[in-house]
Formats: sequence, structure tokens, C-alpha cells
Amino acid sequence: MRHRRPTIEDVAREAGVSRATASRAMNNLPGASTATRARVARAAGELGYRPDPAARALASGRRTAVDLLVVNYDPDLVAIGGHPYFGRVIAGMTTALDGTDVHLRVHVTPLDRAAATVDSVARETTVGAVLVNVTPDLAERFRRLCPQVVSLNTPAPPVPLVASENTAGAYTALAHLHRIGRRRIAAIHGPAVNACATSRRAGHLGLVADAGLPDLADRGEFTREGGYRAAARLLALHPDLDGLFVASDLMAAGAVQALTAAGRRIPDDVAVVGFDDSIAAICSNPPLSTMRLPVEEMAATATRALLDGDLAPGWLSGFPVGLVTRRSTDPAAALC
Amino acid sequence: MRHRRPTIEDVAREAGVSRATASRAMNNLPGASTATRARVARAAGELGYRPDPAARALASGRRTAVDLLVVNYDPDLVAIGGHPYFGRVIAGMTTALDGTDVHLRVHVTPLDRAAATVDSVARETTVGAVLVNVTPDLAERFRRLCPQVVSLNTPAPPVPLVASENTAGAYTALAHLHRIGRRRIAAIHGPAVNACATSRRAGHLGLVADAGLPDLADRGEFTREGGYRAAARLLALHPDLDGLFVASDLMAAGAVQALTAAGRRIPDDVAVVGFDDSIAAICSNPPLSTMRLPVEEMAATATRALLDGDLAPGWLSGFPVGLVTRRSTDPAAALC
DNA sequence: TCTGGAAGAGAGAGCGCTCTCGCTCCTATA
DNA sequence: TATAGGAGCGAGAGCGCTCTCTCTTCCAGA
Repeated sequence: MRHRRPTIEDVAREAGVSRATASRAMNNLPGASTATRARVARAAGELGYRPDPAARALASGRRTAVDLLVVNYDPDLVAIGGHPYFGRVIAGMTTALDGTDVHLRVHVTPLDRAAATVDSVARETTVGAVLVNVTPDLAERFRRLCPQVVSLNTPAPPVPLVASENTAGAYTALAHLHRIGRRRIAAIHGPAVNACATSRRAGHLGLVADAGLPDLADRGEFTREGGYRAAARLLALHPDLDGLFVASDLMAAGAVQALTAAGRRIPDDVAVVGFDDSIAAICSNPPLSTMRLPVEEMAATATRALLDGDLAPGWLSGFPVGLVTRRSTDPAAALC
Repeated sequence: MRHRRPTIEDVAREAGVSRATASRAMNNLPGASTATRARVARAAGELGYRPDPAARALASGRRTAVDLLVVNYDPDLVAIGGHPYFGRVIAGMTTALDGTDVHLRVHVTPLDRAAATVDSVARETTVGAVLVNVTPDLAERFRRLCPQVVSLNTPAPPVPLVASENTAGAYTALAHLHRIGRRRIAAIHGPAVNACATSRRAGHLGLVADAGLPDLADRGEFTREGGYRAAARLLALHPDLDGLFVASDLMAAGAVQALTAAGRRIPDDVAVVGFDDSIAAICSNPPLSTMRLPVEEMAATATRALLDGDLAPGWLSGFPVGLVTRRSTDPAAALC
């Protein structure tokens, strides 16, 4: 004999009322006396009743899930766990969802299966989805299946987009280095295929042009190791380096390790500015001055747009990034 | 005129078949000819049909969501985003779910509303839930509402538990410091209310007893700032410190900053071992030797246990933690 | 030519809820 | 005392699917 999970029918029977009344009582709807409510509550408690969310969603017509779809370029799904960006997106979405009865579903997929995941998530999503690291063609594919979608920081017109002002941010970071008197400033950029990396590089080139500085640059892969190696190469080529802009904090943390290993003092010999204001910035030693990327706010905005359902093709929301000054550019900055 | 979303009924009509056949065709079930399949697929594509997940779940009886419930002790929900642990849990759960059609739902709640969240998640979960940072009483409350639940690293008997061997890990870390010749070893522990912190402290006391070392210790709050301040205090009290065990990498990163600020060279003057092997360990400068907490594997194990549905009260799965040696204890360790 | 079986397709019964509609009874008002 | 109005409750119709059961073809084998 199977032990079937109790349904509202069972609760109603146990409480001696109809299904409708049991439903009213348990959902705090008007039309049930206090005594009835109490009896229903007791019956539900005794039976260990848990309403079936699927049946409830179907009957009420309320659909209650926002999806987060992350493409992981590393074939190992676990790799995403170490990424400082990812948790912040979830935190931001969570705050936007707080107080609603909408749930957050998280999907992580390796690149080689991204198309299939896009299809299934687009098919199953109810409120809509936020896309992280999804390539423009796949984002557009998603939008065609389900128009309720926002891409985070990866332009994929006409997919609705929430983006940070990367070019202006990079310009600000470099202007900061210039303002504190650095003139031999180099940059470590992200991979050329990445839209954020390209924008930040544009900001670098902007200041190089405006301030008449040499264009010293190398590339990392938005990883700590990439930052370390790029910094080591730059140091070998330009030993007189006195400022370093790094397009992500993770790379910057690596760069700082390389600079220290090469005997440079930070910020005395070389001042360093990162980008993101992630945990990598504060765990670095010294802590990094960086451009604060308001990831949480961006994710929350994207989520709210989905909840409001006012997303048209081409929708766009831009976020400024501001300078956070720490010890890596300011010897007087507090450490704690 | 409302624009109703197309149902399988519409697809069936458009394709000139019955609902049953349309369903068979779209779900790749036997009993539909190739020609019919093609017609149904075309009709679905033309209408932009997306099956209703709620209806599907209700009719099929397949329930497809695993929940992750995180209690955030900081009243600001956003704070969780910077926590290096959180993303790893999701990554681990994601890998366990990969290949199944079970979704991952994420719930983050501040402590003061945790009870309400526990109730609603327990009521709505289908496959079950993984609990992170949930206090023992709330975990037990969850289990009574829904027995399909695993607590991650927070013992709350008889709630099923996946835990790391924190005491043994801390002992190993301290033994490592002792083996490389350090004798003035201090420890920075986590908050006394935290079960992990208590276990790690026990490991410390174990080695203190076995090796006949002084019990030098202070506490942080599992935060960078806490680690910084505790290290500064220890240094003031015991300037001859030559080894430091820190119960989390985040605190250890702060401790390293404090040691550097006080003019100590790492590892030459003071060797440091952290705990977790989180991103904080590799972003620190120098990178931290640490005890690797297999968070991803633990989360995956918890998730698989839920999927298998073989959770009885008292179920337990333990994970060893292993030493990862980096520059903070080994001057010869590679930096990249 | 007849028969058996497989393949393709439709009818219809749910899945466990919510929600509208209408009935009954009780109380306040004329 | 007659009646309107409201509160409490039950009947029953879905919500959009899946899945079983049944019927109809159609073809291979005797």
C-alpha cells in the first residue's frame, strides 16, 4: 500500500468541510469563520499536508519563477563557484524578488551545451530570465523563444540589456592613476572576444590619447594567473612602470602578486587599480583601489524589469561605475 | 481581446491531430509517425508554443525542483554575494543536477525572517532542500515539515548532515606549521556560536596539547576585518609569533594584510595557514596555504542524496579536508 | 484469402488545486 | 413581522497538460 501524500481533499474531509472552504481557510481568504479556519489548520497539521505547488500554479494561473542562466566557459561546471561575480548576481536578484512570491531558479551550462539549455530554459521560464555570459547569438535565440529576457553586461541587440559603463569606468580609473602623478602607466586587458574587456580597453585608449601617454598593454584571461603573467611580461618590457590598470580584480590580484615577487612596492613603486570591486579586491594585499561595478543593483534592475513585464526589444539600462580608493593607490588609505 | 498563450490544444488543432498525439510528438514518445511529428513541430513553432511547466508537472507527477536555502546573518541580503562559499555550493548542486531535469531554486533570507522562509520553502519544495547556515532549531523545523532535507556543515541532529572534518583539518593545518619548525603558533578562530568554528578550535587545542605549545588565540567574525583586527591584537601581545592558523581564508586574507602592515614577512617571519581554499586564499598576497574544504563535492553529495530520496533522520556524510600548500608557508611554492 | 500483431492515432479520465456562482442561514432594519 | 444584505460554505467547472485504453489501419505470414 503506497503512502500517498495528503491532498486538500484529505484535509477537507478530516476537517469536515468542503475543498473550497479548506482552500479559503488555508490561504487566508475571506469567507471562512474563525472556528472553521482553526479546524482546517488542525487537520492540515495532523496530516502533514503540503499543497502541491504545481497544482496551485496551474489552478491559480500565477506563474512564479525567474530564471538565471549562466554560461560557463570552463567545461568544468564547478569552476563557476570560484567566480566572484556570480554570487553577486544571485544576491541582487534575490533582493529584487524579496517580498514577492516569485522564486529564483539557477541554471549553469557549459558552452558546448548552451544552445540546448537556452531552448529548455526559454521554454520553461514563466516570469522571464536573466542571461549571464550568454553569447549574443544565443541570447537572441532565447529572446525569439521568450521575449521576457535581459542580458547582463553582454550586449546582444535587440535583447534587452543591463550594462555598466565600462568605457567611462576604465577612463576614470586611468585618470586616477594619472592624477596621482603616474606617467608610465600600463594596462592589463581581458580577452578581446569579451564585450566588457573591449569597452574597458576603449577607456584606456581614451586616456592614453587625452593625456598623451604611451599605450602599454597586455592581456590576461580574466583569471588570476592571466593577470600574474601579464604583469610579469609588462614588468620585463617596461621596468620603469609606475601605474597599472587591470581590467578585473581577479587579474589585478595576480598582478599584485607578480609585482611583489619582482620586488616592487605597492603603491610606492607601482600604483594599481582594478575593476569590479569584487572580493578579490579586498583580499589582495594591499587591498585594491578599483572601479565599483554595481552588479547587485544591475541584477536587481534586470529582475524588476522582468517582474514588471515592460521589456521591449532594445530596452536598455546603463549603470555608472565609481572609483573606490584603497591602499593600492593611496598609501594613506585605512586597511581596516 | 486578451492574447492567450497557445496551449497544446491549439498546436493539436493547427496540426490536425489530437492533443494526445501532439503531446507524444513533442515529447519524443513512441506512437507518432515521422510525418505527424514534423507537422506538430511546425505547428508548435508557428504558434510559438511553450508548454506550461505547472500543467506538465501536475499531469505527469514528476516534481522537479531542489531548493537551496541560505540564511544570511547580515541583514543586508546583498552581503551574501561577496561570500566565497555560496557560489561554490551552487556550483556543486548544479553539477549534481546536470543531466537530470531537476531545477535548482535559490532562497536567501535574513535571520529575522528565516522561520517564515523555512516554512514556505518546506511547504513548496518537491525533491527536497539543502540548508546552508540554518540554525539547528530551524533546520529541525524544516525537517518536521519536510523530511527531504540536508544541512550543509551545520550539525542539527537528527537533520541529515553533510559535513567536513573540521577538527581533523585544523589539526592538520597546525601540525603543518609545527612540522616546518614554527613554535610560537597562534590561532584566529571564528565566532563561538558557529559549529565549524568550534570544531576547528578543537583541532587547534588538540595540537596545542599534543605538541606542548602555548594556546595563543583570538577571534574574528569570519570576516576579513575580523581577521585583520585579531591578527593585529595577537601581534601586539605576542610580537615573536612565527606561525598563524586562521579558521577561514577570508579572515586569513585580513590577517596577512595586518602582518604585512606590521612589517612581518610571510612566510619568513610568520607562516600562515587558512581554511576553506576559497578565492580569498589565491587572491591574498602571498597566496595562502589552506585546508581545502570540498564544498562543491559536499553540495553535490547532499543534492544526490535528495535525488535518491534515501534520507533518514540521522543520515550523515563526512568529508576529509586536505592541506594545500602555497607561498604563505612554503617560500619555494610557485606563484603561478 | 484469412489472421494476428504492430503501429498510429483519438477519446477521455484524471493530476491537485483555485475560484466563481449560488445556496442557506443569521442579523439588522423598516 | 417581513425583508434586504452579508457572512459562511459547497458544488462544480476548469487550469493545461500526461497517459491509459481503445479503435482503426495496414502489412507480414500461413
